[in-house]
Amino acid sequence: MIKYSVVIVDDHTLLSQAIEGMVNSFAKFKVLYTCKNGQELTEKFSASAQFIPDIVLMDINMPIMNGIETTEWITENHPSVDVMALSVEDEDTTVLNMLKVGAIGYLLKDTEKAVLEKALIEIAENGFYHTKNITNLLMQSVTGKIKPEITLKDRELTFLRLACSELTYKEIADQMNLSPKTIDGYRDTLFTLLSVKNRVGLVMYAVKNKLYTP
Amino acid sequence: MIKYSVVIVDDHTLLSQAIEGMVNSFAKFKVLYTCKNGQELTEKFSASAQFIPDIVLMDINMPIMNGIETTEWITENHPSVDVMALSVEDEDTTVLNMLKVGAIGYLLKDTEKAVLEKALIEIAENGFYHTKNITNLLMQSVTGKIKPEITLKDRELTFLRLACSELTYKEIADQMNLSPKTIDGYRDTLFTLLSVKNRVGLVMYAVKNKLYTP
DNA sequence: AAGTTATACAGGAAAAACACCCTTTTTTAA
DNA sequence: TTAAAAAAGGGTGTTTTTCCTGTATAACTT
Repeated sequence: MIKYSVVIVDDHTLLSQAIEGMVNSFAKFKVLYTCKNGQELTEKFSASAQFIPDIVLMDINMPIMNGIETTEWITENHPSVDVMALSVEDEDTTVLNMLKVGAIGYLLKDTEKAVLEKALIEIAENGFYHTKNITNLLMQSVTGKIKPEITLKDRELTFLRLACSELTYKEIADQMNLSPKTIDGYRDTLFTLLSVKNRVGLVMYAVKNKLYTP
Repeated sequence: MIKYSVVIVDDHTLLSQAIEGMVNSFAKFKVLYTCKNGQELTEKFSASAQFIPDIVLMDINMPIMNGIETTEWITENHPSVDVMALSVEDEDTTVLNMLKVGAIGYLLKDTEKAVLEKALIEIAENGFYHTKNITNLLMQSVTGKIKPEITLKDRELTFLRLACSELTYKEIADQMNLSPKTIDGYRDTLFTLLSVKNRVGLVMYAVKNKLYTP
């Protein structure tokens, strides 16, 4: 019997190891490896085709490269891989964002072991899984009140995150290997784009939209 | 061989089931049962002496009766039981509070499986009267993260919150009916007090410590 | 009563942040 | 391939922040 391969991405080692044990106990699944963040995953994927699994169990809140970015990368570069979101928080916008970038399912971390297995099986065999909560969420999103999403480009995002530190713009420029003047430009475009007036505004935007995790 | 009994208290079923599997795989330990919150645990403890384990692995953030309250209850009513805190968040005050109410150790959820086993063994074998070794040992994984709790005075707090807005210091001064120079002073004392270098540092401190809710 | 401490406030210099307008290079798309 | 758009970099001047070193005053302390 061929087992479906699963990769777990989660920065909490204990949790990911525990889930690993659990998944390995399922008859139809085996864990290929685990990663601590999205960046580790992309490196693995790029290294060799044998590191590409059938299913990815993805935590949303991670340092370096979070679940949403990583899922986006996977659906773009490896559309055959199914991503299932796994998170402690059941915040509406997070769930939706995750589904929007291509996750095919969403499991809260307070689900039963049996439910996890069922979900994995459905994903492997039917191609998607969702809990009832999500259908409700999707209904709500159809009725409309989702805030217009502002998409930042890569560079702007890294800049925004560095702006949440105590670095000066000059130091940020050094970190990003760019001229301070370019950073000046990023700042100005973000000011108008996010309609904020100064650096504190940038920081608060990043925090509110979970683009930077304190 | 007599196994030490362990009870897991965590509202995330998946996590607690996963940890259960992990603990059961350790030679010297077995899981007695798991609980979803502190109230469930106190009911179990009160029902029968056979429900009282050697060690409790306790999550901190739970509904109904959280980890701190529950730990306090255990150390008061069943001092022979060792409580080990287990949490995703490594927030300074939380760690301290947990140890303050009698937790014997503190493990972050991003620790290795092997570390968990080692911690359990030490707790079980060094006994409940020699807690310092363990605490020190476990604290090392958290060292540097424990700061003496900083209490801000009223004015400083309101200033700090206003500093999280897009107001300039002059505008903040107006809001608080104080001279801009006084605000200057507040800022400087907070800089040294919180050991940050600039306004972004203030904002991040406020966010991290939930003094300002975005 | 004299000394200590905390608070509100000042002047001024230097650094950083902000604003605005402009050029060159690189990408993208028709 | 060429026109348009986007990204990177630049100049200059203003405002804000940051970092000093001080002073006046009230409120405790002993």
